[in-house]
Amino acid sequence: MQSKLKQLLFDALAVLAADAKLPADLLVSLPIQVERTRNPEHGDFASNIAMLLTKDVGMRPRDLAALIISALPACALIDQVLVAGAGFINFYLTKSAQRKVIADVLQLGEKYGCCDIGLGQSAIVEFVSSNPTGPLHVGHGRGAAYGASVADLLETIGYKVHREYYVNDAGRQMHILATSIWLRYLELSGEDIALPGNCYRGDYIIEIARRLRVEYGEKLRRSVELLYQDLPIDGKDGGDADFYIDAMVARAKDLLGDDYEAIFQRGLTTIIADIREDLEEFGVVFQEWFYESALHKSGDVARSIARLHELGHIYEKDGATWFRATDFGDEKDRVVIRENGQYTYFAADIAYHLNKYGRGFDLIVDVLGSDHHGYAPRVQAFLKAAGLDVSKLIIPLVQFAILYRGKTKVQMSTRSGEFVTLRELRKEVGNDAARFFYVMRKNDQHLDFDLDLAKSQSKDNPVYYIQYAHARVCSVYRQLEERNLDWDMTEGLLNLHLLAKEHEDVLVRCLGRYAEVLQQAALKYEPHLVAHYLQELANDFHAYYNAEQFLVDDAKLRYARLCLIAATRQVLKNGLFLLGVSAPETM
RNA sequence: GCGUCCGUAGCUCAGUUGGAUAGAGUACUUGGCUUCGAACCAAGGUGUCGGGGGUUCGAAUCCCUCCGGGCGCACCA
Repeated sequence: MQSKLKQLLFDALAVLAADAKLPADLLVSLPIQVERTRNPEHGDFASNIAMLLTKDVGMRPRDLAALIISALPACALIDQVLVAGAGFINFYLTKSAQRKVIADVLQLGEKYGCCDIGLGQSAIVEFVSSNPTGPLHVGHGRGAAYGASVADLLETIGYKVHREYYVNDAGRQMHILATSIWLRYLELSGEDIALPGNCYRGDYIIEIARRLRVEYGEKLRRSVELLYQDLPIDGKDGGDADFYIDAMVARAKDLLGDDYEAIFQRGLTTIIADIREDLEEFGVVFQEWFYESALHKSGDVARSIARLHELGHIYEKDGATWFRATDFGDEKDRVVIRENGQYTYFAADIAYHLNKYGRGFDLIVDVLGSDHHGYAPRVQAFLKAAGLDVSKLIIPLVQFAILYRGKTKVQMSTRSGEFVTLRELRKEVGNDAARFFYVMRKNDQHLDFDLDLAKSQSKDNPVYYIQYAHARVCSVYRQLEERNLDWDMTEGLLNLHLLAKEHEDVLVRCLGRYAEVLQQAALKYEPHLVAHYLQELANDFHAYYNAEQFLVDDAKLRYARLCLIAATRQVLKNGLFLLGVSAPETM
């Protein structure tokens, strides 16, 4: 509708230019804006074009607006066009044009709201990508919910979407994990073990160790004396904790030989399986789990650095290998190969992004935690260095969620292993409330997640408010059958002009905004717009429900009203689906 | 210190590429079920949009500055 109105305005200006009433060069780079009005008194759409042109033309805005209106081609969908305010051109659609949305929704069903502005291009959305060193916690949950909705939104506007989880299985942390598991294994074997300050704790480590015990028996056992022989001093005893744990890892590799790899792999696969199951239960499914280690094994990391080297963006300093990121807008140069010869995480990430570009995606979305916001310039720097199109890469940031129980903050501590896991959260508040609450706020805003509110089955809870609207519509159709009344949809669509009540106008108007909201949400990577829209739609429906009867004796009116609420139900369902929330028929 | 995001009603937050009288929810008060689910609706008021300056027909929105917060500033990932 907006594009149609823009075209009408363009045509009007062209006519005026042809008649020499306006300068012809206006049309060249003219950004015609048409936006939906906030206030129904101002019609359905408005354009500020007259105010923008007032200077170039040398006319007063209201006079120019009137002139443009006089040149507008006729359009059957438009009831009237008026000048208002400082020079706005307000478009009032005919009622039948507004009500057409009802037929559109009913005809298209689940597809309603989709469009093809993505042109079938391919997009990759990488999200969650939490280190496989433990279960997902509530912070990861927001990235999961957000990324999943962004991916779904991109699909609705016509992208082919590939959802990917990047598994960081190549770093130091993974070795600390493997070592932590082994120490627990030794402990379960009856050894007296002092856990290093920097190792992973948490029951899941013990559980993995227990299974190793069952499977391998004593095979992984080694001498504890050799283990502790000549180790440096741990952090808690006044030494360097990092130095200590690294020495411990090295010792574990020494003593275990080939068995070390078995423990490492067991830790990795167990935790990834857990994360995967957790996410699937949460309604978040990936097309691909991409392993960082694969980039190392294939030689992609080495080749990527070599490529930058050939381009002259690599240099040696202090025994390390650096990428000259400052040449491309980053604030400092970055190490890619450490003094000890190992690649940094960033080096692997360069290879990973080259890989993504190499796969030919038209749009690349990296969802990151906001604590990584300093990382973006680094990635963009090497993309520039490699001569790649930086604009293809979008990096939305997700702020942390802070849990509350009523007014009191829930303390989270990863160190003690007593953090609140996503699984615990889902169990407590349910998947629907969790998914909705996570995306209810703008992604780059802090989220106060009130557990009590999310659990409450009351009007305070926006999830139930929306779901209740859906269930209520469903209930009406159950009543329809019980009362032996009928609903003829085709007949209803022919009688939409009977929907003349104010609540019906409001509801129709709201339905008409859905497609725009989806596009906006998708293009801006902001699913919270959908969440807010659904609350408005539910509100308009509830108000209508309380004001009017649907199951009236007048058959034509009944048909028409049932069409309207059926369309409402469909849009509620489509919107909730995008957010990963169920649309129950009863509650 | 530098970078970055943010500061909107008592609280939690929206506010579309700069638009018309800045909006929801919540809290508080009151009213509404013999008729489709009261997990609902209706009515009631609240703002120096953190302060100041600038850009213009027009600023919560863009620029500068100050105040106050979050996050980042590794040869960690």
